[in-house]
Amino acid sequence: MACLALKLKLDGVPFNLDVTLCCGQVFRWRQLGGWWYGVVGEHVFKVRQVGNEVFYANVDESMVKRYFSLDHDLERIRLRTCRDAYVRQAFERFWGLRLIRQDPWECLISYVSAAWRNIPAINRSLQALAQAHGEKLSYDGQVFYAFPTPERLACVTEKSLRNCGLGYRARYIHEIAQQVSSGAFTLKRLRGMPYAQAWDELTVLRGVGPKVADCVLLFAFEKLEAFPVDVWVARVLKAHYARYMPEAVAKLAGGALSPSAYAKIGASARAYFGEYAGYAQQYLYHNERTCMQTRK
DNA sequence: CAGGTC
DNA sequence: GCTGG
Repeated sequence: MACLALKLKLDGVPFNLDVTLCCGQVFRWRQLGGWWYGVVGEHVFKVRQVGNEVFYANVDESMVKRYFSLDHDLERIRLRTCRDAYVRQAFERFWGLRLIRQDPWECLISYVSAAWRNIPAINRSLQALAQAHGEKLSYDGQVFYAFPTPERLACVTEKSLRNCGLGYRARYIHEIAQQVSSGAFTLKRLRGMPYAQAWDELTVLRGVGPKVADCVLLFAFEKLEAFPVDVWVARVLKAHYARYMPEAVAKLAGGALSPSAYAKIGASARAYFGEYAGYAQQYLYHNERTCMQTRK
């Protein structure tokens, strides 16, 4: 079915669609013929930006605004978060990057599958997973796949999950799907919880450690104080934040972080960057990945 | 060597 | 410990 594209005027609201979709927070978006195509829940839609206007089709405006968090006061976040020249420069470079409100289930499985792998490999196995077990959807003459539901993944064999390139993570994903589909674990419940409590709940799941929990809370549950620390963010902190949070950076000296060390780094980052620490994290993460590729 | 975890 | 880029 042909869908008419509608137009949303940003009217001064800062937004950069390309950076928002390319900064590594979300997977499975595809660029085709000048449009970005994405599947959110069971719904395919497309979107593109030309200057101060956002065009979209097969979706309503409120959904676009909600998904891309256009209601976040980015100017306020910038003022509140930019405590030093380094993070300020990252905000300037990628101004308009917004944290997306992802589907919690897909986000959870995405970041469980992301542990200790590079982004191309993550994209590949998430696509394979959707293609093998998700509902087939057609739009604009293209084929897309919804992300497989918990019920569906609970019925799939672990071996079938391994065939999607998930390696040993297949076991965690299978187990989590069973817990969620049976009702033993409820994702919706996390919505109303404060950050720390939701973090405690999530890390009960096998395959969900401190870092994965922070990603899910930041990208799907709008806990903007969550500060995921991965290898890239650890590099930024070591290189540029030793004088602002010395005790946290000292803990990054060795290899793997203990849960308590990870928690202290998060607490320091929240104390320093404030209630929107997650925004600082995403700007710094993307900045590090795009500008410092060759650094060890 | 990878958006860490058991 | 899997395993692809």
